[in-house]
Amino acid sequence: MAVDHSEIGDEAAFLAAYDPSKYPHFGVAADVVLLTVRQGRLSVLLVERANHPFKSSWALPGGFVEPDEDLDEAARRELAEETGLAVDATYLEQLKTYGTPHRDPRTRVVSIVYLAFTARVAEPVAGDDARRARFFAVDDLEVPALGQPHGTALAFDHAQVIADGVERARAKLEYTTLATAFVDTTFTLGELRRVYEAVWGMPLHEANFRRKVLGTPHFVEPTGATAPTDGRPAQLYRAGPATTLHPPILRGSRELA
Amino acid sequence: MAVDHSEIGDEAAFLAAYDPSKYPHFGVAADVVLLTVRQGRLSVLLVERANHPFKSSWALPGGFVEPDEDLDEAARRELAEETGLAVDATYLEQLKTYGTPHRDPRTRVVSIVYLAFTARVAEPVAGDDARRARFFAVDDLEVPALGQPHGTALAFDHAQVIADGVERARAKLEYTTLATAFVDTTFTLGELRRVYEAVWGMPLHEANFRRKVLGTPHFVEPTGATAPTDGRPAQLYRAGPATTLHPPILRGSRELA
DNA sequence: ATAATAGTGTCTCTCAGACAGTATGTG
DNA sequence: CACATACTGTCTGAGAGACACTATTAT
Repeated sequence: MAVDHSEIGDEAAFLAAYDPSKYPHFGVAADVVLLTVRQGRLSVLLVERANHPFKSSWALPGGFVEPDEDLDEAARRELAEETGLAVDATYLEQLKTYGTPHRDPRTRVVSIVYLAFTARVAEPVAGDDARRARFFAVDDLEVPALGQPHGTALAFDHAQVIADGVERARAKLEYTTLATAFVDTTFTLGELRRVYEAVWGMPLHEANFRRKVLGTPHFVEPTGATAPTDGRPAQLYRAGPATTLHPPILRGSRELA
Repeated sequence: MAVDHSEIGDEAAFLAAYDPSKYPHFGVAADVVLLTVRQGRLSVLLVERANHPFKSSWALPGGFVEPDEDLDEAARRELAEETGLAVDATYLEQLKTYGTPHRDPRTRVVSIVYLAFTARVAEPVAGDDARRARFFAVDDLEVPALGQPHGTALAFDHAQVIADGVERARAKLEYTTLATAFVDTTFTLGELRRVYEAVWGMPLHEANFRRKVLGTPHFVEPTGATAPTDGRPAQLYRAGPATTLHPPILRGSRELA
């Protein structure tokens, strides 16, 4: 590195004299959109807020990042604290950051939102800031207010955040193998297909789906075992090492016509 | 909304008494990865930092967000202040947020990075915190240090940020019409094809590219005018209203074999 | 003329969509 | 048996890759 050494000394002096209060500082939160498929419906995990602001409203699990904590660590910690669910065996990626002024009535808050997929069917347990915690089918949330107990009007801008997360999930299933994150470690092709159908909200042609999945190298690997169904027993598979799909599986084009 | 009115009163009282200093507050910055194609090479706009930290290193344009400023506004403002380039006629989207502890030696800083595409060939003008501002071909940056004056070792984690932005741009060209953001308001199919070739770093089959672009409804619209080239003059097109490509244009699959 | 780029036509192969039919479990 | 789901085979049409060819400018 061709950096002048006198400037390194300058920098050390600069840092020693640095006063952080010269620049504005904001609250920084990490929130999680945890998606799963239950009873054939794409669902999101929400908590009922026990405290102000938006007390008694449903909201995404999340909270302030600690001073020496990485952003994704904060997301995992808040999820565990408020809902008892661990994100370890689960896919987690950054979704988007929301920081419009006044989106939080307390103070300026910038929220880094993570998107997670899980197969877990264990019931969440409310903890910490949460009065209750449970899954909602995303279809039941798109409509702003449904008149459920305490309303399902969501806190902050979380309705938009969930919509963004769902759209990201739908797109991701097209060109990645992440559908396997929604099912158990072993699964049948029928189960995998029902994940696509729940996330995309449309039926898929069964024979073509099978041909596409099995024709993609290392998407799934047979285990040799079978699982009972309501009809003929099905082969069990596990997720393979492939992560991307080339070419992608395309849902019916929702082009502008 | 079925919210109890007594709780609204509670919330007002809560907010009046709220003390922001109870929670940790971080510095929040907005940075910009501005990509363009010059001389057939995908290039990124960098500034040489005039001040500590990382004084004299090259870095992405950006800086701290103001207390009442939206995040994307801050990105546009910092870009204009440091390089004189306006992002108005340019595509801008959020790329990712980087907030690992100690990525900034001053204090905890969370940086929301935006990705921008532009056709402009106007030379940037250094201003504000920047000693110089110019474009670098991204290929020249992948190698950590090149031994240029003051080195091209990039400030902060910006080498990784640029790599993420380039990968996002490459993916976006596959399934969106955003290649048109890299060319002028009117352009030839040869110019558009050279954008793909520069971003993807591979030659494209000319006849098939033409068939694909013209066969996608509303990707481009003919203007009727022509432009001179080194050979036969070419039809001029403008960008159409389509935003997504179904099916996508796929670059050669870079599968795991 | 040659060089250079724009633009057209067409063959082939892959693959998605559709559908028919077979296999194997349960009540 | 009917019923449900898993699984196989095959036809067809759309579209990508490859290549040959023509068109129109500059020098």
